[in-house]
Amino acid sequence: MRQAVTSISGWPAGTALPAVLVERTQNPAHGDYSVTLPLKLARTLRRPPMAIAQELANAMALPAGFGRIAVAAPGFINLTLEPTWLQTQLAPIAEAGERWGRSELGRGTRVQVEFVSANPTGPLLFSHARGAVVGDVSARILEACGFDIQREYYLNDKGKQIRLMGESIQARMLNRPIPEGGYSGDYIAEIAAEATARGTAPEPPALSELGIEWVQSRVQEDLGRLGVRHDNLFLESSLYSGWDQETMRKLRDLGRIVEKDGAIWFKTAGDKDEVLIKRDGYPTYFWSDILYHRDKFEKRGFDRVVDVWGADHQGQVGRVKEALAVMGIDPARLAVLLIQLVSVKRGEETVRMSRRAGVGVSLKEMLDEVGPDAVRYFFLLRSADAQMEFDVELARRQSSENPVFYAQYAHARLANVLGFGGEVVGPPALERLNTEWELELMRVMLRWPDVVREAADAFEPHRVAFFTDELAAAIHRFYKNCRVVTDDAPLTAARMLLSRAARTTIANALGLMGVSAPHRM
RNA sequence: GUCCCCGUAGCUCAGCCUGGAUAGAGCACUGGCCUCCGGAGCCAGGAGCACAGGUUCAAAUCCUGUCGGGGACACCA
Repeated sequence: MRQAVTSISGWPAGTALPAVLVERTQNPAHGDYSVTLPLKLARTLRRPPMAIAQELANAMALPAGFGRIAVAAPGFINLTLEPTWLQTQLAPIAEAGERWGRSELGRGTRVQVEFVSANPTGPLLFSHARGAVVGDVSARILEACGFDIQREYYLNDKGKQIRLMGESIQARMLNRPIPEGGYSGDYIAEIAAEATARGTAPEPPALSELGIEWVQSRVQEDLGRLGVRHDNLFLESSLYSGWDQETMRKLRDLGRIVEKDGAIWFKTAGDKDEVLIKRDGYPTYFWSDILYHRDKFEKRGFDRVVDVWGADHQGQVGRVKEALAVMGIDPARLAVLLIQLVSVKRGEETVRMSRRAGVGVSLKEMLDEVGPDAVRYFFLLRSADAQMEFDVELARRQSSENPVFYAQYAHARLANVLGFGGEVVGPPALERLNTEWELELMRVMLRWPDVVREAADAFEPHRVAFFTDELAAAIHRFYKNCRVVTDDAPLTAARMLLSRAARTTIANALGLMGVSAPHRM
C-alpha cells in the first residue's frame, strides 16, 4: 500500500515526492505495517532518519483501521491495526463465505494453463503428479482472482514413440522380441491381451491407437483420483493438417527457414540453428511446440499461457519464446513453470524419478498408499523450483507428524465447536475479543486475500500451503486458550463469530489447494 | 566448456524477485499440560543462512568468484 505525502523538508523543489511505501512488518512486535522510507532518504536529504520519520509520521494520513503510529530507531515508522477495526471484519468474512479472498483482478483475461501432458506411452509416474498439482492449483488460484481459465492436456498422439509403442504391443502379441528402444512394462502385456480379446489386427497403427486409448483411460483415472481435471484435450496430430504448412510459409516469408543436410531448420538469432523437420521426415518437438503455441495465441486467442513443464525441458523455453517473438507474439505472454525433480523416500531407500529415464514409482501406487490429500499438500509445501524428497512414511502417517492432518484438524475442530455452540443468542460482544490469541487469529486470516493475489501474481501455489499452515497454528492456539462456548452469552456469540470467520478462511484455503476440509476426522 | 535450479537447525523445507529492526515452520529430541467445546492439540527448550570478496546506514536477500548437489545443451522424446 502507498500513502501520498504533500511535502518533506529538504526534498528538492520541482521534483516529484516519493510515495510512502507501507510494508508488512516481519516481526509482529513492531506492529502490522512499517515504513522504511526515512532510512532510504536520509542520505539524499542529509538529515537524521529519526527526524524524517517523525516528520512523516506527523504528516501521514492513514486509512481506517490503524490506531497507533510509532517512530522507532533507527528510523522506522510502525503502524498497528486497531483491535476495534479487526473485530468489525469478522462478520463480513463469515458472510462472504466461499467468496472470501476471491477477487476480480483478472477481469475475464483469458489464460490457458497447460499441464501434465505426459506422453501416452505408459501410466503416470508419481513425478507427473507434482506438475499436475502445481498446474491445477495455479489454475484454481487464477480463477479465484477472476481470470478466465482453461486447463489443457496436450497429447502427443503421433511420432516415433507412438509407433514404437504399437510395435512393442505387436511384438508382445506375436511373441516376438521387443524392438530396440521399445516398451516392455507389464501394461504392454495387458494392452496386448486386450487387443487379442478385441480382435484388433496385430499391426502397429491400429495397436498404437488402442495403446493411446488404454493409457489415457488410466491417466484420466489417476488424475481423477487426485482431483485434477482438464477442460480440453489437445491432439498434437491436429497441428498437421494445414496449420503446419501455413506456419512454415509464414516463417519462410520472414526468412527464418533454411534447408540443409536434407532437413529443414529454423534460423535463430544465435549461431546455432534448430532442426524443425528431420531428414527422416519426422518433425522435432521444437516444431510441434512452435505450431502448438502459435495455435494457442493466434488461433485460440488466449491472452496469456502458462505451461507447466518438467525441469528437463528447460532448454526449450528460450527457443519457443524466440520463435514466438519472430512471429510477432510477445513472449512475455507465455509463462513456463519448470517443475524440479521429485524423489521418493521410503525408509532408508530413495527412488529418484526422471521423466526421461521413465523409471520410478507410479502415481497409482502413491495414491493407494497415502491418498490424494497428502499428495497434494506435500507437493504444495515445496516451491516448484526446488527439488524435493517425498517422505512416504511421513505422508501416510495418520497422526500429528503429518502436516496435512494438522490443517484439516484445525478445520474439523472449528466445525465441531460451531455445531456444539448451536444457535447464537443475542449480539456478540466483539470488543471482548481482545486476547493475544484472538487478535493474532484475526490478523492472520485478514491476510488471506493478499496471499491469494500474491500466489497468482507469481504463479506460486506453495504460498497458499504455507499460509494454511500458519492459519492452522493460529486456530489451534485460539482453540486451546479461549473456550468458545460458555455461560457468558455475549462472549460466546463473539467467539462463535470468530470461529465462523476462521473456519471460512481455512476451508477456502484448503479448497483452493483441492484438499478436503473434513468436519470430523 | 556454456546455460538453468538448488545449498538456511540433526532431517525435510519457507523467507531471496521488491535489502531493514532478535532468521521461521514441520519432523526428530527433552520437559510440562486432559474436573471443561476433539490431546490428530497446546506451552517451554537447544541448534542454522556452503565459502570468500564487493555494494549499502543496513545483506539469508543484490553483484562477482569458489566449492558442492541436480538438470539442460541431439536430425532423443
